[in-house]
Amino acid sequence: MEKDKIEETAMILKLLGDKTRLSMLQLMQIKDCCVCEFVEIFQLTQPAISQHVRRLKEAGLVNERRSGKWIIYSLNQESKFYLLLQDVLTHLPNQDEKLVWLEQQGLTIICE
Amino acid sequence: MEKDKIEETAMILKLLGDKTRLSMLQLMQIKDCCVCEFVEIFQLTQPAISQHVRRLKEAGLVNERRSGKWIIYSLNQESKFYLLLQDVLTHLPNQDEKLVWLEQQGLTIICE
DNA sequence: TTATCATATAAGCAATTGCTTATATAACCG
DNA sequence: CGGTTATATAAGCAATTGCTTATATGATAA
Repeated sequence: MEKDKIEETAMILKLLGDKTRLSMLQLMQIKDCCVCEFVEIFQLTQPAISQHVRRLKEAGLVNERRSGKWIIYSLNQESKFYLLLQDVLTHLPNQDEKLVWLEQQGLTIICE
Repeated sequence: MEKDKIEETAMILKLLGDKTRLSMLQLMQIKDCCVCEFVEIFQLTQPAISQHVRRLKEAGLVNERRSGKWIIYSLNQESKFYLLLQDVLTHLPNQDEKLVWLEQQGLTIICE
């Protein structure tokens, strides 16, 4: 039903309506990330980050896979909201410097 | 600063992350609307609707103009988030039937 | 096995949200 | 003028949000 589609879309937009989650999604366009990387980039506590990624995962926007003791998060290209997400992200300024900074700090390596 | 742009965008997306406001914006793409029309369409109380349009207005997404005792709301095409808004709205199902229904009920006329 | 590291989960809390009811404002109409 | 109509604003409230600290889980490494 169309009404449901609108409600679902509103739910997704509400999820995107948080600066941390929005940035996370944009970063995952460039590179799959783990929680510890997000912790460094956003300077938030680990539980705060975990709670954000959980919400993205529950909405089906991201996938998780385990790699040793790390859990790597990535955009779920099969999500029915993937196109919406991509469209929204084109309206954000580039954030590559965050990943460059992470690498310069030698923190990217934490998760490899 | 880029950080601000991301925060601003997140704020706008949070505003769009409500089914009522999201639908309102889509309807205003087709036709400028007044509060009493939204009240009929969404079956919400007048204060509830007024509070939603106020938030859209405060964010600069909509303009208001008075026409007699009615206040007509319309999309603000000068908003710096107008393009984002348009992009988002392309992902919604068509809602023209709501306006058709309004007309059939003779309720469009309330505000003319 | 035990210690450690990465992450998840739980509980608590202040701030925000989306509504409600009640009241105020402002334009129109007889 | 006084009454009605359209809308705004205020105050209150339950639900949700985004964090916090504390603790649990699960894989790795010694």
